[in-house]
Amino acid sequence: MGNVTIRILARHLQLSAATVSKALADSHEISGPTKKRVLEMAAALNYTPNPYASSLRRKKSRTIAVILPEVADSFFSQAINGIEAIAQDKGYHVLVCLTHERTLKEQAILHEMLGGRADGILISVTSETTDPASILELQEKGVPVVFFDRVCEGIDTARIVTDDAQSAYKATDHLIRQGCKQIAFLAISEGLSISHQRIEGYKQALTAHGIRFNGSDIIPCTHDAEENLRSLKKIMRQQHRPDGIIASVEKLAVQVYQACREENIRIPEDIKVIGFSNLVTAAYLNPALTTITQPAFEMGRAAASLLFKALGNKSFSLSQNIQVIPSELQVRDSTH
Amino acid sequence: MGNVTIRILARHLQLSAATVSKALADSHEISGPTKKRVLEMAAALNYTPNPYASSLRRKKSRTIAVILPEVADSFFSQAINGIEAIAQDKGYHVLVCLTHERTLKEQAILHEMLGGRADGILISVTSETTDPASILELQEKGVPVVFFDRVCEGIDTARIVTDDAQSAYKATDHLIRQGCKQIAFLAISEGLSISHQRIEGYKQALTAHGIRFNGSDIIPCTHDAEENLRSLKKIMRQQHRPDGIIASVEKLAVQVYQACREENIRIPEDIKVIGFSNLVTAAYLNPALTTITQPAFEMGRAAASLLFKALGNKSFSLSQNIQVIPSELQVRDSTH
DNA sequence: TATTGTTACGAAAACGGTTAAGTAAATAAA
DNA sequence: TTTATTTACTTAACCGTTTTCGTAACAATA
Repeated sequence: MGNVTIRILARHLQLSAATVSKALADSHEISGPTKKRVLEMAAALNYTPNPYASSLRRKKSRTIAVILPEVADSFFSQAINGIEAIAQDKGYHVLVCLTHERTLKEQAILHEMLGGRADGILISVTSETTDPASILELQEKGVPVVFFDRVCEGIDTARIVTDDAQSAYKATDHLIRQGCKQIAFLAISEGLSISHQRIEGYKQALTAHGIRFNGSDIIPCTHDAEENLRSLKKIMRQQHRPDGIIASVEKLAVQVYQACREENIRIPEDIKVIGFSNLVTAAYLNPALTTITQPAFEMGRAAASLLFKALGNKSFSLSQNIQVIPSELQVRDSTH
Repeated sequence: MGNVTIRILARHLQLSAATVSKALADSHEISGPTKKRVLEMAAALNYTPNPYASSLRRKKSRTIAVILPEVADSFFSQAINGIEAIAQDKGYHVLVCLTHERTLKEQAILHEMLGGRADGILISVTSETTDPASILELQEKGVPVVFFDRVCEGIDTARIVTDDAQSAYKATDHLIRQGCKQIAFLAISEGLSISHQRIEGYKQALTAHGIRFNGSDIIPCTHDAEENLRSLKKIMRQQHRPDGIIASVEKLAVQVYQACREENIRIPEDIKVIGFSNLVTAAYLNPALTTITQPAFEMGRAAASLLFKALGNKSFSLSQNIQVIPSELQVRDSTH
């Protein structure tokens, strides 16, 4: 297993380790012929640098961490793809850390990052997150942090978000124009900025159409599918069942379909449904689901790009850098 | 930024760095009271160990790498969730490396891994991969490698797969029993073991029912959705259009729906469709898609578990360790 | 000729945590 | 009492790469 190190390479070449290191880094201090010799020998001995030795010495890891609640969701999957594409292009690695929607886990991960494991952080916070302390701490250490999608208030750094309020407005407006009188809004954690924004947009659209906002139309949902299904079915059986539903996250839309099927409620005749979703199958659902489609891949790319700007240029400030990438309303059969 | 290192901690405690290191590792060489003092001071100074220094010295990174073609796919997303769950439990980090289905990229990533970036590798190879050399090289260096789903022949190591041949057999058998006479099989890269297995199962089912296998019923597909759509539509317009279709990977199923819609072909009346898929929305598609559902999360978990067994026990051999987790045929409307 | 610059390389000290080997002091065994 | 053992530490040498500071050798300039 005797790994070939830079010193062994150097010995083979009758050079010093320093020279080899510089040659591999294409330093101007090293002559052309020597560089060539080094490269050739490195290839011949199949030399692979130890990334940890390098990270230790240079105090950079060429790694970014992506911290997010879950990955079994079209939005985050697509976002990871966007992030990884950029990172790979820059020669960086991507550490994926899942919080499973638990703020404690999130804090533990963030604390670990203080050790310098990653040069920068992309984060979409859990729905429980309210305390910005761990993130602030990282910032103070000089680790750039970029939020994407789910941001945490109280921290002044870059954010890549979509136009949550307007999207919810558009969704609500669309339902009203399609004749809905009572629109339920399926919400997740109200502490979350995106949740708050979306609810705001929903309220504004109601107001704009002269419909009085009814607090009980905001349906708080959880991460437990069974539980959500139960409450949805209960709502479907109600006397005054809503005639429109906005699912503020993807999986809630699927749960609505399930609840409607089990309660024999027809979409869109009995109830119109619109979902925030990136499902590639939205158009082929029964009925085809009207969606607010988020630019997941682009958001991932944008977040990573911004992070790399900060990494490449220490004087580049992420502060106040808010990028809003608009979502798109795609009208389909579920709101006809 | 003056990071707090173990030596600074030691100075504050009037101890040596070695003592502190051992105390933090809960070594028996250190007395109870001293351990307590160390822990307290570490917390007070907010000490976070530098993972790279540790990795360099100990020659282990507490990191595993997951190398896969793409992540925007239900199967891989769910698998990552399974893998991450186990890794987190073991105190390991997960590096996600995407090959974008390019074997060259895959080789570059694998070569990098020789440097010791990860203690173990989970890999699902690209559809182009045929050369096992890079993987063998890693094995020779003592890096345990576990295949999941897409394996590469010529390497003797653990594999977590699903019962591809039987699943394809079941799918084909099901279509035949539903009355299909001409069943097209949408295949990706025939070099891939799963592809090969699935085709074998398909052929066997045909034979079992006394149907002659027709080579032109194997439709080679690519990673280019547009291109696939074009060939699918062409097939749909054919004189002797197939009356059954097996989509051997998830996204092909969606493309079939699209092609059928655009060519006004009814599922299941004109053509019955079955797909290898983990779509949570399969049951809500129009029509509900009959699927071979792969145990993605479980496969991820199993692969990671096996890898950690190898990491925890140097004498544990991954060789010959093949675990087959069965897929499930879920009959829905698309094959009625 | 003396001085300054340039080129191409080497020696050695980092980076921060771990660990083998060593050592005083206290305790146990002979 | 002497010797062996245990306890609780410390010293110093790693791990492999990078980087600062030298320094010969040679060229260019004054």
